[in-house]
Amino acid sequence: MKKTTLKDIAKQCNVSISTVSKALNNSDEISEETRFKIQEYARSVNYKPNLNALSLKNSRTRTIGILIPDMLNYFHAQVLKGIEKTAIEHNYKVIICITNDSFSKEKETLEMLSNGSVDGFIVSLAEETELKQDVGHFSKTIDFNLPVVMFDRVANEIMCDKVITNNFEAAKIAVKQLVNSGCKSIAFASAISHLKVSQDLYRGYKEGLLETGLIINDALIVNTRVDHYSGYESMLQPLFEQGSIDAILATNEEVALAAMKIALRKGMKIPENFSAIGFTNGVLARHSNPRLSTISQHGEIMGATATSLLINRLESDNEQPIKIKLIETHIVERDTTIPVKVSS
Amino acid sequence: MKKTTLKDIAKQCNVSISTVSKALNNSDEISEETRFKIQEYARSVNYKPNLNALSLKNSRTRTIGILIPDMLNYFHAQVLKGIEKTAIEHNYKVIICITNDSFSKEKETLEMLSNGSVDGFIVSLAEETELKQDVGHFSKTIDFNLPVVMFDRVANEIMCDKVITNNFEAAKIAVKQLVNSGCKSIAFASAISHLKVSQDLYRGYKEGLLETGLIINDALIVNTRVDHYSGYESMLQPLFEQGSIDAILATNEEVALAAMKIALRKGMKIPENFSAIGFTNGVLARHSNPRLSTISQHGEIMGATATSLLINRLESDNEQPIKIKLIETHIVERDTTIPVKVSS
DNA sequence: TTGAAAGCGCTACCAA
DNA sequence: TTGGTAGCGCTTTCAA
Repeated sequence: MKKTTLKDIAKQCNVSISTVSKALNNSDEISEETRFKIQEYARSVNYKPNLNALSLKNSRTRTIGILIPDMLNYFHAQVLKGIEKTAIEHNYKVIICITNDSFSKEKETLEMLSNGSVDGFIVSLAEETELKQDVGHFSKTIDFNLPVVMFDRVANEIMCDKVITNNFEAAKIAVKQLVNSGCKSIAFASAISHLKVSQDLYRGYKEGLLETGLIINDALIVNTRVDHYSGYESMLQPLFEQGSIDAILATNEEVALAAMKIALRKGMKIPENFSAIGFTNGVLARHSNPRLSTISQHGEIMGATATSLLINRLESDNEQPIKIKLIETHIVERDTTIPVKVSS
Repeated sequence: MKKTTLKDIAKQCNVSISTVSKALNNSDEISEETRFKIQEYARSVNYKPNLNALSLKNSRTRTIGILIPDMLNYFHAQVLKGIEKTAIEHNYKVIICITNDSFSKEKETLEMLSNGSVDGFIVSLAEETELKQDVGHFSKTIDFNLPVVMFDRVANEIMCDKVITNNFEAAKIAVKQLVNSGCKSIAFASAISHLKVSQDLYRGYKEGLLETGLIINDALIVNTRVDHYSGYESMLQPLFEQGSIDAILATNEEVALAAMKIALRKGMKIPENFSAIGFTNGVLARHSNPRLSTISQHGEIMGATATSLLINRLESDNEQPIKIKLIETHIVERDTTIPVKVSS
């Protein structure tokens, strides 16, 4: 079976193609009568306009290109959900490309999609791009009138809308929370020391300690790069051998869980004598035993916000100023932190 | 800045548009000299053909539409990864739509994308569609020459390529494994009794018991529908109150973890006096404490296979027979099962 | 109120 | 070897 086109309808209704086009677009150039007749027939054959023809004609596709480093990561999945939902609500489709943290894949995909496939992009930088600091491909894209919105892993030097979280602040708050609940020897553990998220959290951690009057103890810090979770426990081991640890702030859930495992093995009670907070609120936290307290990054909201920014820009004719949206993080207290009594 | 078109190049090079088109397509109709000159110039301005124009001309988009119930689910994320990877390898893009298990969203999306946006679909049925058994929209899509490949949640009545796992068999093997490792009172727990996966696993569980000579004890079966994980523990409680449980087969990781939590609380040792196997190998299993043994469904392979089937069909001119691919599951033994000694 | 024609960017057929 | 033209499906301007 072949898809119905305007031509087919025109022939059937004994009118011209342009009449059909106008009738279906409810133009008042066309008489009520013919309009009705044509619309009726179109419905009966379930006519749907060919979106490619429309895109070519209008030079807009109502499609958003998404470049995301990885898809197995729960945070990204949440962002994607937020993007997809908001896009559909505004009658946009999404083309998703996974960069696998590769610079060249990011660049090639961006170029590929820049040729009529999408109206704009939502991007979180590939790890390699972040390290390389090479983001010229994005400037070029923007020059070609394809707006870009970046979220989470953003490039400061690119002038575009951004959606970020204040990770520095989040870590600081987490540390203070731990201090308020009585912790004195708070460790910091990162297996992704090369990434900006981790660096921001680390700075926040230190600042949090300073502001609460605790000292920064290098023996309580593991700030390194370990690429597979199977290495987390041995990475963390030293923290537990110097005697004084009573809490940990980890840059991801997996590291936090590994720390809890060691603590439990050593006979520590959670949260009575060992507290843990993990960065980003994913699936693991909810189902771990005990359930991990986390800093939530609100992925879905980030995705929705990024999409709104982009669509806004696409649909406004006048030049828009650059917008940076900060999405507040918040701490989800579960079973690995001692609730702080509200002091009056 | 405006994208370069063939017209622009033609003007610059003082040749006709069709000459440019042919030159860039390496047609030997064009002399080596002009061909080189044109190609050189095209490269210098970084010419990329407009994909919309190509799609309209060729009536093929090199785009695959993906309809997936949910994206926060690790299994689906894995499938998606497999799809995206294989698609890109064959120079296809993917448009992803999340149906949220809604029949109407599935139907509408399918119709929306059927108009020139994609060349074919890869689908896992929405829960609502599976329950309603209303899959007419897929027959219509196929009638319009848009091939469909279904995976995991498939509709038997639709004649299309499919990628499935033998869940019945998987459950049977899991039960036998538990029996071989010494378990005698194996429970079955499902919170998604309304879904076909769950029903297949349940049948496999019972068959496994029968084949190993154990009896089916209703007190060891919880087969119900609980929509939020917070209700899992109370759902499972009865299993632990009738005294004889020593293992569980759960239809998802979350239920398995909830069961482990109860068992640990009751002072049982895992796996010494309580074993657990969860269906589908996700993130939770790897990071739980102890690490959960699972039945792995190989999501990435399923995605890759589905994509190959689709692309194969798209790129072959002659009628292809319907193909059904069965992806073998296998048991990933971690710390919640007792390794079975190989008996000779 | 209706329709013819041009054009979005590209390819392919046919003529020169 | 090169170029003109038609056409993919649609919208829009202008003429009838």
